[in-house]
Amino acid sequence: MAASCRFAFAVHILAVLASKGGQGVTSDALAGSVNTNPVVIRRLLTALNRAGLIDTKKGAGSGSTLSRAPGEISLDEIYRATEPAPAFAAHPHKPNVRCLVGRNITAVLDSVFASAQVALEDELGRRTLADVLTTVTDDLAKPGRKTSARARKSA
Amino acid sequence: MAASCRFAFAVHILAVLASKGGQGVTSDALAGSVNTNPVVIRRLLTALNRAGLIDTKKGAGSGSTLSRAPGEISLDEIYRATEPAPAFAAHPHKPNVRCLVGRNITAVLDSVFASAQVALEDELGRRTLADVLTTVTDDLAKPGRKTSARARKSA
DNA sequence: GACGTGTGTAACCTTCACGGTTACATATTC
DNA sequence: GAATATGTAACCGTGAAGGTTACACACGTC
Repeated sequence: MAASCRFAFAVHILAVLASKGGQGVTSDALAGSVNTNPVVIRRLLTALNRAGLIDTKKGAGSGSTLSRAPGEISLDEIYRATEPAPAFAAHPHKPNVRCLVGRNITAVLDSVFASAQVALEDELGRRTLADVLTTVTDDLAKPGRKTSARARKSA
Repeated sequence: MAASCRFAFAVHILAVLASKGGQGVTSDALAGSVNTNPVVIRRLLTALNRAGLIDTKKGAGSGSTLSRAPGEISLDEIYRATEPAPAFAAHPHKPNVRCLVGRNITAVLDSVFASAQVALEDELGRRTLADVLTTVTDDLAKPGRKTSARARKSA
């Protein structure tokens, strides 16, 4: 099964917003951290905004902020906001209905896929953005860094 | 996240083999049930054979058979045999290492993805091919069918 | 051993989704 | 009004995947 990186980008974006407190961050700045094009970021920001996870303002000196505390944003919410399509794919065409298996396999697979999807999202729901941020900022405690001051500024 | 239908095809194929008992089924016949090209089936059969799930013979009047009882084949085995790539995708390029979040997000995401993948496969592992076959063959008990005899032949 | 049957696999095509990019209208702040 | 920043349409290039053709090889039968 292939995969998009929308979810990874979204978690990254939200982690940056969380690390900034209530300070607005522009799509340009976020694109700099994710290392991609600002439009890619804006597309994701729109989805996250529709899902009620962030607030976005237009105009000079504005940007996006989290609409809730990081501890109130679970990863399955981010997943659903950014990955509308299910993780599994059924048959591209209809199977042969003249075959017993072909006639009924689709319903069985739908059931299997649905439960697997639930399991996946449940596991994601066990972590919040605050957990992600904690792990990320643990870097500050790590020894042997040589760019911490600069990194803290450019982050 | 996009998805391939390799897993769906594989479950379908194995369900057909299971429904045939030990009788060999050719890739042509399987292609007829799945409604695709025999080569697509053969590619999957090769993967399933390598995973030790089926036995395949060449030559006239041969075909593939299950190498184990349907109750001994769990869906997560089929998943791993047919979907070598993980279900999640990380960043396509490296994030900006001068950003605190960018420097550490990859490791965090790897951890999240790994646990989600485990949850997904665990859920799949709760069902076997025998469960799938049972649900499929329940069709025979359903009322209002008009093609059961023919279907049983052509299956 | 020759022949028919069926697998294994390479090669190629088409389609499609996705990230990336450009361009521009719109909204907000100063 | 100027500068800044979002929202979105439009397009491109790339890569993955299913589908298809073609053919070499293996097996069983005669």
